[in-house]
Amino acid sequence: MVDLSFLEQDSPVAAVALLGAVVTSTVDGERVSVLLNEVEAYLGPDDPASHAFRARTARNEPMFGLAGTIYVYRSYGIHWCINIVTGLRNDPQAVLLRGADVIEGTDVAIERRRRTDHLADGPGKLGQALGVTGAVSGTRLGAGPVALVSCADTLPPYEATPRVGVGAAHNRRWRFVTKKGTKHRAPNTG
DNA sequence: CACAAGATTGACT
DNA sequence: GTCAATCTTGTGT
Repeated sequence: MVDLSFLEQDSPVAAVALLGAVVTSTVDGERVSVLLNEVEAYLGPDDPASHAFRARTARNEPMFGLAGTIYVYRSYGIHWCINIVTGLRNDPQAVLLRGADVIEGTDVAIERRRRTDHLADGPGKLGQALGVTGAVSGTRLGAGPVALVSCADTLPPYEATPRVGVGAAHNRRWRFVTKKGTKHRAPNTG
């Protein structure tokens, strides 16, 4: 477990700091660790794409909590996507964990994913590989099944793609990808 | 209560 | 490239 105080910064800043960090989940006694290489920052009222854009509801309540709180939501009724809450209390911000490399418990991840590749190369895949469900939402890093084990000593070279698709549904979005063999496809416009 | 939309993925053509 | 799967949330009546 590392000092979580850096998460009290605004989400775009915290998001960058999370690149290269290691997240571990312990579910059903099985431990899986991943190294983050793709994250995305969301704000509150300023960010139309954010779940906290309109109202404070039961679902987005964790986003209003302390930095280091975990916010999990159901995507398309199928996937569980993991966020790490940043910023101060009552200032809804979060960093969506979009992609990672499995570095521990690969066999477990393969079993959960039922695939031998693309284990955590996307938000839904990441959640599935870690065995995270909605039950984890609202818990804090280190207090529940999910912990932040380490951060990168030195920030890896990364690429920032602000405001992808301005005018579309995703107005302001900060997406940060570690530069290591860019194998990621753009969501929409390629 | 009814209904539309969604921070996605995987399979098929 | 196109499209279905699947269900929760949010909003309107």
